[in-house]
Amino acid sequence: MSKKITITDIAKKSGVSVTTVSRVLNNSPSVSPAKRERILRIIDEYNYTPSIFARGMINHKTKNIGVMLPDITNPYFASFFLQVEHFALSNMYATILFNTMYTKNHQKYETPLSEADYFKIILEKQVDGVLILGGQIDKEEISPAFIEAINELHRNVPVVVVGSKIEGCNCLFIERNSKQGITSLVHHFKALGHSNIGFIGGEPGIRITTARINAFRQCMRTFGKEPLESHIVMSDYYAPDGYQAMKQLLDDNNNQLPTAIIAINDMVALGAIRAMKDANLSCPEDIAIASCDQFLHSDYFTPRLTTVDQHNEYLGRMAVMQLISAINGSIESISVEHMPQLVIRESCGSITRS
Amino acid sequence: MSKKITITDIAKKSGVSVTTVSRVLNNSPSVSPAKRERILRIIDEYNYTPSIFARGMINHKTKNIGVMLPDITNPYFASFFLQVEHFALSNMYATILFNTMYTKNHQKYETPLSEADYFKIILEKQVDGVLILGGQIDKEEISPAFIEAINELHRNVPVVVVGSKIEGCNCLFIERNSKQGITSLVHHFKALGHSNIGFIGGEPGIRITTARINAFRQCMRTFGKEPLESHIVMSDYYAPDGYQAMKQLLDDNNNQLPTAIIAINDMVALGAIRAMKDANLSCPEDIAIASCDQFLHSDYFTPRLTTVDQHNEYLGRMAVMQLISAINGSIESISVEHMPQLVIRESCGSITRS
DNA sequence: TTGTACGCGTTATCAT
DNA sequence: ATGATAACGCGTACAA
Repeated sequence: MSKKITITDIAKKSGVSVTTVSRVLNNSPSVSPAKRERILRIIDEYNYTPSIFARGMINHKTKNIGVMLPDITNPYFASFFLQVEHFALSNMYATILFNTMYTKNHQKYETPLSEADYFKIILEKQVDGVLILGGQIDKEEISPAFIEAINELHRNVPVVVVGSKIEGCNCLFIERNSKQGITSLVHHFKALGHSNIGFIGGEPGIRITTARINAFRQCMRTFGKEPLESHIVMSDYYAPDGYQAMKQLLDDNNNQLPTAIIAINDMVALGAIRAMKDANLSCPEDIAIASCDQFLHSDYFTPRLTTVDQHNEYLGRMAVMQLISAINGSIESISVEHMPQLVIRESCGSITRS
Repeated sequence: MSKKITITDIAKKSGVSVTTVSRVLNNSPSVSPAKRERILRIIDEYNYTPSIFARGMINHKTKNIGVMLPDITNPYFASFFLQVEHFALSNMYATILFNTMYTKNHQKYETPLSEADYFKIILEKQVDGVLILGGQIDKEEISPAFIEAINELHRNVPVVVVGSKIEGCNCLFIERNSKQGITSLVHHFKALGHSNIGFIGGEPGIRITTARINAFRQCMRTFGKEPLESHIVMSDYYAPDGYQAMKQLLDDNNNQLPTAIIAINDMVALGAIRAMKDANLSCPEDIAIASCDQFLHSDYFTPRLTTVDQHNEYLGRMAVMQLISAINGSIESISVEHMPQLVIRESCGSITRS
């Protein structure tokens, strides 16, 4: 709107060359304190900010990063993103967010774009790096075309993927600990005397779902117990999915219900508890429930939810850190050590309700 | 990483001038079909995309917009943002998100930056327009310095604020209908026989809170009923706030509790219901509750929540539309007509639970 | 229809 | 410590 003021203007007003102004802009030491002082004053006075365009022509950097995730409406992604944005900004990077809405939750507005299309758009935005969480990359069967597309992206700009390493994909990966949370939940239930434990939620064919269910099975075996197949019901990650999964579990197991159930996240647990109530079952008396991924205000549910805090925010910071160091040319990969934390409340039955 | 290919390269490979390539890039009609065809092929073959930097030097556009809101973790903002991002992208604009975290919810990571600081950062990012939702701008008492800061921003780039017009602020405003939802809720409660209605949640000193409470009072008067002051408890917008507000309301009104309560949003309602249960009161039998802003999976609460869908997503689209037309030089302001929709479920008591 | 040449605002190189 | 100037990749006025 108002005519842009340029470095040349500042140089003129300060009675120095553009080079000198550029030097103070970039904190070069070789400027006399007096001049620097004066120039800074003028810069401030005229409210001058350098053009990112002209800068970009030289160094090819936007100081923007791109974040690609399915749906910011999902609290899991939101808490992750919040930290990403914040930490990135404290490193002078702004964050462009792309919701690929890979999930079917918001069909109304589902994007006609494939994730590979997004890669192209992101590339055109000339971001300095890309962070990917969820979506296609989380599938067990990934098309070679997709791998190629993401590799192509990575050829142009550093790409960090949150999830476990994929064969043939050259990006950087931030590993999530998918077993720990499950394990502590199983142990907790065992300690409470449960041996008949089920698992609900999570989309089939998604790596993190499979990883968790495998962890669940494996941990159960540790106790010499093989979980019943009908006590494991996958569906998806939202409340309606939890409801439906629980309903199915109830329907399919008339005479051998589990006494405790692990839900893949808080929303699924919410739906599951609702399904129990609709079936005139009460939680935790009839079936205890615990969730292995905290978000939402599950402390205010009825019953209050026992859950595991996986510290997703922390993950976000690590991912950005990894990305920024990649942008700066470092290739050493950061490993994320986070210890999921059990949050014991009512739904597991270990605290008696008043 | 890989050496960037430029328009000059494309021109050489196609055996034409850069001008001609530029013409096909910008869909200029004056290029012979044959040449255009050939050039396009080469562009595609080499996977060429024009440099936004060089382009920006000419037209001063990034095709990025900035969105500033307190906290994307809040479902109210998330659903709004989702639509913004999506609609913006379908108009070729990418969205940079800034969480100013004005609320105290995430103290752990609270930003040391003021919103005015953010204005500066946003400006440096050279976005084509800015969307502001929540934060300082929603306060009743806004410091002149803040108004000046936002005006200064608007002097440089179009700024659209979601909220009602502020004296002295030159930005564009998208008005929210704050009465409609409340009104239909009061009417609904009246129809169910309630005359003793309370209101909880919302931060004092925030315009939307005041607007809603005023609407509440006014509507009650329509029925010849002045609500008790002790039946109106403000706090904030999250579940813990609903809990605390309800607790206070219960404590302060030992012998004259309301029979129905309107919560400012679903999270507050969740907290409130929890507080009732902790006080051995049941909802809706003892006190009916309804929320005037739907989000979350309130359909899965116990009891299922009666609420109002304010169509926030729609608001997001309108805001972007307004912003884009402002970017394109139009000044006519778009008015948003949206009819909040009552979603009747269990917590209001009009549906008997099984 | 096509091409030449300049300018956009900044940083880097090389002088001084 | 400071300054002159080339270069970055693109759009566009102007010329042909």
